[in-house]
Formats: sequence, C-alpha cells, structure tokens
Amino acid sequence: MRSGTNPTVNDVATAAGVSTATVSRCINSPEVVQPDTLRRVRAAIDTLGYAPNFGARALAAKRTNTVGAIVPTLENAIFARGLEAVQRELAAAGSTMLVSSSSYDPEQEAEQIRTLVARGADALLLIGFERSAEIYDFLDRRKIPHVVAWAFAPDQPRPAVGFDNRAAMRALAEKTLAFGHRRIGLVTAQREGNDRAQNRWLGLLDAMRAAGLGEDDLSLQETVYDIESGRAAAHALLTRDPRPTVIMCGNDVLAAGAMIAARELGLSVPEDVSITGFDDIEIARVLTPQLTTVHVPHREMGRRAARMLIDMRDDATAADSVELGTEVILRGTLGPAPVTP
Amino acid sequence: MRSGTNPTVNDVATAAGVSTATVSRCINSPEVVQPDTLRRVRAAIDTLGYAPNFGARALAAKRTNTVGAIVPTLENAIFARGLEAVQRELAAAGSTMLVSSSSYDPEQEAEQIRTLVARGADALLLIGFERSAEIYDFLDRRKIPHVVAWAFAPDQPRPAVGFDNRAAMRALAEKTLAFGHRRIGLVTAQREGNDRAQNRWLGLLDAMRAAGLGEDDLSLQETVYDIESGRAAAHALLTRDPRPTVIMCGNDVLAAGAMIAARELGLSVPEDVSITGFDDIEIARVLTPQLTTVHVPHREMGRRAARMLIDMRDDATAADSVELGTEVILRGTLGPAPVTP
DNA sequence: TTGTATGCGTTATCAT
DNA sequence: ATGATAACGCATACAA
Repeated sequence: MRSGTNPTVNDVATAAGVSTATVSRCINSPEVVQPDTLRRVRAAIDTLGYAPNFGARALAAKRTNTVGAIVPTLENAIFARGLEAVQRELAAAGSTMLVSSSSYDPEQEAEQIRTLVARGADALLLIGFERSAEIYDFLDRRKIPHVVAWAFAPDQPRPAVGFDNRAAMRALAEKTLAFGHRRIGLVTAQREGNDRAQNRWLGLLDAMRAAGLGEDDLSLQETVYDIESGRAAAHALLTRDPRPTVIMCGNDVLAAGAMIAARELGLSVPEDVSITGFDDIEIARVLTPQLTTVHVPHREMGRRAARMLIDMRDDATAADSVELGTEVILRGTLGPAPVTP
Repeated sequence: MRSGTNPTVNDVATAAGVSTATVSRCINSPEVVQPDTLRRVRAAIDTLGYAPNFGARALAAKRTNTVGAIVPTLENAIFARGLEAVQRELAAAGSTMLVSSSSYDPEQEAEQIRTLVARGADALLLIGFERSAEIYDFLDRRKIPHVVAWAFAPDQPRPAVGFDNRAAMRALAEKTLAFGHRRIGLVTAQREGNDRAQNRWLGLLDAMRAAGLGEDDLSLQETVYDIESGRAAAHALLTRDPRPTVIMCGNDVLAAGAMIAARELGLSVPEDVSITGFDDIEIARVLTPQLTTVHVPHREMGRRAARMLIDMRDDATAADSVELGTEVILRGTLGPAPVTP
C-alpha cells in the first residue's frame, strides 16, 4: 500500500492481476471486456479509490472532455439560466463546462478564447456572431468546434443556435406602434461589437419605417447592462422635450432601471409612459405593473447548444444551425400612448 | 514545417537552436534565461504559433492552474456576482475557474466535487459548511485545498470566508420586532443540509426569544429558491388565520415572490403586511416599494475566497478564515405592524 | 546559463 | 479478450 500518492492504472492492474491496458478498457469501453475480469478490475478500482489522472488522460487521448463557454456576463439571469442548461446537458454527456465572462469586452473575450483553448477545451460556446476575423481564424486553424448562441441569422455560415433578434424586436415594436406610440425612446447596450443589440435596434427601425416613421422619431441611449445604467439612460430620455411616450429597452434589466426612472420622475406606467423589455427573465414578473417583453427560450437554447457542441466535437462535420422562436408577451407596462402632446 | 499538427516544444527548440529545457524555461521562468536566447525563443514561438499542450503540462507539472467552484445555482444573482469576482481574481493569478451548479442537491454536489477533482482542479470553492463527512474525508485524503464561502462560523475548523448568517438575520429580526411585529411568517429554503438557511432561521428565533416570543409566534414555509415558489409559500402564509404581519424571506428572490403574493391578495405593503429579504441583490431596488434586506458583500467575498484558494494551493498551509460584515438595509417594505388583529 | 535524460499516467497499436 | 509497449508533450533534477 503506497500512501501519500494517488493510485495509478498500474496499481489497479497489479491488484486485479491484469494489464494496464485491460484496466483502461474497463474504464473506457467496458463492453469489450469479459464480465468476470470487469468485475475484478472494478473491485480493485473501488478498494484502491482509483481515479484516472486528468492530465495523463488528456495527453494520451488528445481530448479533455471539457467545453468552454464565454458569456458577456454572469450577473444576468439571461445567460445564467442558459448556462445552467448547457452544464446539465454536457454533464449528461460526460463533459464539463468551463465558463468565463468577458464583461462585454471584445478584447477580454479574445483573450479568454485563447485561454480556454490553451486549457484544452474541446469545443467552445460563444455568444453572438460579432468578433474579430483574427479570432475566427484562430478557431478555424486550430479546428476548434464552436457554436454561436443567442443569435441566429440565415446568412451566417457558422453553426448557431438562437433566434432572430431583429425580427423579434420588430414584432414587439409593431405591437407598440399599434398602441399609438409615435415618439419612441430606446435604451440599448452598446451596438458596436454586439450584433444582438444592433439587430434589436434595426428591428425597431424596421417597424417604425413600415409605420411611416423615421430615425428622427427615435431617441436613443446606449449604456451598459445593469439596472442603475438603465435607470440613468431612461432618466435622460424621459427628461427630453418632447418626452417619448414609450421607452423600449434592450433587455429586461434595463427595463427594470427604466421603471425606477419613471417612478423617480413621478410618471405612472403605462398611463404617462410605457416601457418594454426583452428576454422575459423573472424580473419581468416582479415589476409593478408587470413588464411587456419578448420571451426567449433560454433553457432550450442552452440545451440545444450543448448538444450541438458535443456532436461537433465527435463528428467534426459542421452541424446545422437552429432557429428558435420568440414570443411577444404583453403585460401591464405597455399601454396606449397618452394623448397629451 | 509540419502542418496539420500543433507545434511542440521540440519544434520550437529546433527553430531557435536551443534545447527543449530552455524553451520550457522561457515559458515558466523567463527571468533565469539570457535575454538574447529568450528573444530568439520567443520569436520562434511566435512564428510557429506554439502553445503548450495542456495535458502534457498538467501531467508533468502536477498542476492544472484550474480551480473548481460549485454553487447551488447559477440562476441567482447572489452567486453569479460572487463568481464573477472569483473568476476575475483567479484570472489575474493565471488560473481558470471551473464552475458547476448543484441545484441545491447534496448528492449532486458530492458528484460534482468528485468530477472537478478528477478534472484536475487544484483547489475547490464550496458554498456553506454543511456536507457529508465522506466528502470532507475525500477532500482531506486527496489533500485538495478548499475554502467555504458564503458562511462563517467561529467554531468551524475549515478555512472560510463569509459572514455570520445567524447574527445577520438576528439583526434584521430585531429591527422587525422594533416595528411592533409579533406574528411572523418565514419563507426559507430547505434548512436540512443548508447551514445558511438553518442559521438564518436560528437568528430569527434568537431575536424572537429575546423579545419574549416563542416558536408558536412563527409560521414557517420551506421552499426552493425561485420567485414562483416564494410566491406560493408566501401565499400560504398570508392566507392563514391569524395572518402574519410580516413575511421574512430567506433571500431577496423569495421576497420578490412574496411581493407578488401580497399583490395577488390585494394586500398593500407595508400597510397590510411587511416583507423582508436577504442579500441585497439588484432585484431589491426594483420592487415597489423597495425591499428591506440585509446587504452582503458578494464581490468582496468572491475576491477574498479566490485569493485564499490561490494562497492555499501555493502554500499548503491552511489560511485563516475571514469574517465579513453585513448591514441591515431599511427600505420601504418594512413598516409598523398593523394594529387590527 | 544551458543541455541531457528521465518520469509523469494514460491510451492505443499491435500482437497473441 | 487480453497483454506488451510505444507514444503523448512537457517539466525538472542533475550535469556541464
């Protein structure tokens, strides 16, 4: 009994009276070994408390069973919920998830992609399409399977699982316009380098143009994704003259901030001003009144992305992109535009 | 030029006209190599696009520069915010964070601990003290450095960074009692296997006893941590006769659910019923009125935990536990107890 | 300061 | 079905 150091295949092999190769087989393809020896080996593994060494395994098998996920932020139920689904699905397939968050910073994202690849990630989950050609080149040269989630666009060659941000926002904007709103405020994340934000903005413009409005009818504030910033941005919009009759927000978190801004200014929602969000996370239902938003199937997206990642890693043949549907959820924060100028 | 396969130390060594050992040194302790050769080697690394193989490195160095973190859930700003801090701090020290979530399930947590250890995690971040002796034995035998976060108790031997859940809840309860509340409802997570929930409950009892109340004055509902469950649990408490004059919740998410329940029942907060939370996450400020809660320094906790993990991994000498302070935040949801029976 | 040589623990190839 | 053995790519003790 060697103590102090962990048991190895060798120890197990000796204990079970077989070769190391057989031990390895018992672990990786038990179906090819005789039931009898399998039992003996497993017993040895148990009594010795053997567990394969990760590094050695990765070195020999050229695979880590690890997939990396890089999200813009963890502090947001949107990605957290999706990631939880990713992790669950990966675990079921024997893989582990490595996450990191880029703080919505392309530079950091690039660095983290490199780090995760260096850490031996077999595949990568990325959010949104927009990133530098260098990074995509890097992934392609290294042949790292990767899927883009939270975004979908028919013309994008890379495997993706997501939804059409532009169409979804357009649908919401059409409802909004149908309520008679003509002076529109938009609180959005920084659009540069963020195709989701960009497309939501474009979707809004689509609807506005179809209704005979132009960019002049839109006041816009770019900000980072947190409640306080949403509040500040909405405050700025709501103190303009003329005041927008509706504040559409790039996500529910910003919308929650906008609700606070309205409260501060003594404006009632939706009588004085309407507010809309995007994502339909839990916060949408705790606001008073509840938030009109776009429902996005985050869990489903996470699951599908994980499956795709696993398939791509095993098959190497590029998977087909998946487009998921979204749904406009009408709740109390969206009402008719006030008639007063 | 060998194509199709990644360059190795050997390739770099040949290209730079040095030995593999020197290449290794250039990467791991550049200060011991001559500036001139260092430059040559770095040039070779660049042109070849060399990156160390993770598995080989882990195998040879017996270290992965990876630390695992297991949290009860990712779908909750509480842990998400802390984890983001952990990740940031680890990254600064050249380590990567492996996360997984246990869904508040001890069995899953145990399995994930084993998985992360098998994945070569150098150290582990755990939430709360309470887990089976087997798991602690496992960690001790394997000599896996680990720190417990989100909890602190003077009598606990294991390194921890957190706060005194019991004292914090007691402080909040004292404020509540000072508002005249005598019939108290508690919505808590399942206490068994969750020392945080357990201690918050005990803290409440401490305050109640000090005020001359007993367990009879407390109605209690155990539930899982999400808004809908919080709503249901609070609904159950609020339809009891006599109705509690305050619903204290194990965290802000449950409190958000309680707010919905109150709204459903046509009860105004805090005129008809007061509500309190715990954690002070963003949701606390978007509720109307804003939520009275206990502020917990999540980011600070994450940072400290990460530092501790790194120190323990490098030093092996057990670090000292850190107790962080909390603060009762009085906001609109806590008011005087209604006088009507 | 640099090079040589060996070990790290597995998996996979090729026999048997 | 099982065994022997050669990679796998790097770090490091030891030599020079």
